Amino acid sequence: MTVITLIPVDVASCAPEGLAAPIERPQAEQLATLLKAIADPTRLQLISYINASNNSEACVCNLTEPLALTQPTVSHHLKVLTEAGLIEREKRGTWVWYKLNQDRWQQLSKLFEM
Amino acid sequence: MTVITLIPVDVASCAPEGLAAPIERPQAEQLATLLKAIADPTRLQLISYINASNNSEACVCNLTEPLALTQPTVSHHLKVLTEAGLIEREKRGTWVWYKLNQDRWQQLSKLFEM
DNA sequence: TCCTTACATAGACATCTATCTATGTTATAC
DNA sequence: GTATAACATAGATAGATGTCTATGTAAGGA
Repeated sequence: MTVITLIPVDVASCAPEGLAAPIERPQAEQLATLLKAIADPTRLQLISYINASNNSEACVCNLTEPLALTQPTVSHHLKVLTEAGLIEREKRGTWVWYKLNQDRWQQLSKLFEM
Repeated sequence: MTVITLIPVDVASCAPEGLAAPIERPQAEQLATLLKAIADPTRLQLISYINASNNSEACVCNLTEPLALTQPTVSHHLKVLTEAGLIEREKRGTWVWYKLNQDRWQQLSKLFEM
């Protein structure tokens, strides 16, 4: 069964000093949850397709065809990314639009500066 | 069974323009393999402990105790990180020393600048 | 109200993965 | 050569994960 962590992850508190100093298990687990969200080929493609879309946003129906996946599968991946705070969800009528959370990504990039 | 990818992953060729433009499946899979290597709490802790060690390098025997893991488990994780090119291995006598691959991490950080 | 469209959720299943114990390999010391 | 210490590899197992089908929900149109 697919289990999804519902606890929001705060990038800054995950590893405030990056990985330069020893991090404890709870911190490491929070950070791993965040990184696991992007450590999947399908989700990386989803992110790239969202970025390449008009206005840098896309709805589910625009993402199923290019990835050759079913709608529930795409919804699942978008949920994982949303719960990690990496993308944002906005409902407009029957459509749901997803776009990148720029701040979040910038925080992430800082983690790798060592 | 644990299967480990032996094909070295080239960060630059994974997503030369980051995730701004659509990436194809093979590229996404290579990049995911690399990210999966760091998307694990134990490996994040290992990296932080290596960084915090004298001369920013550590041998296996120095890492098992603080993480409360067996030696084979630590060896396994270090192998995953080594094959991803994120850490480097150097044998000196009976000891094996591991240290960060700085260039690799810098390349990684660029991937998240969008 | 009823139908359709867009999306989410639930549950099943095959595959992957993190850990362990047991064993192999290599280098040093006696 | 033998013993010991450090590390790697092999195989097993429990738990996590990606995908699917089936179904639920919510919004808009006739």
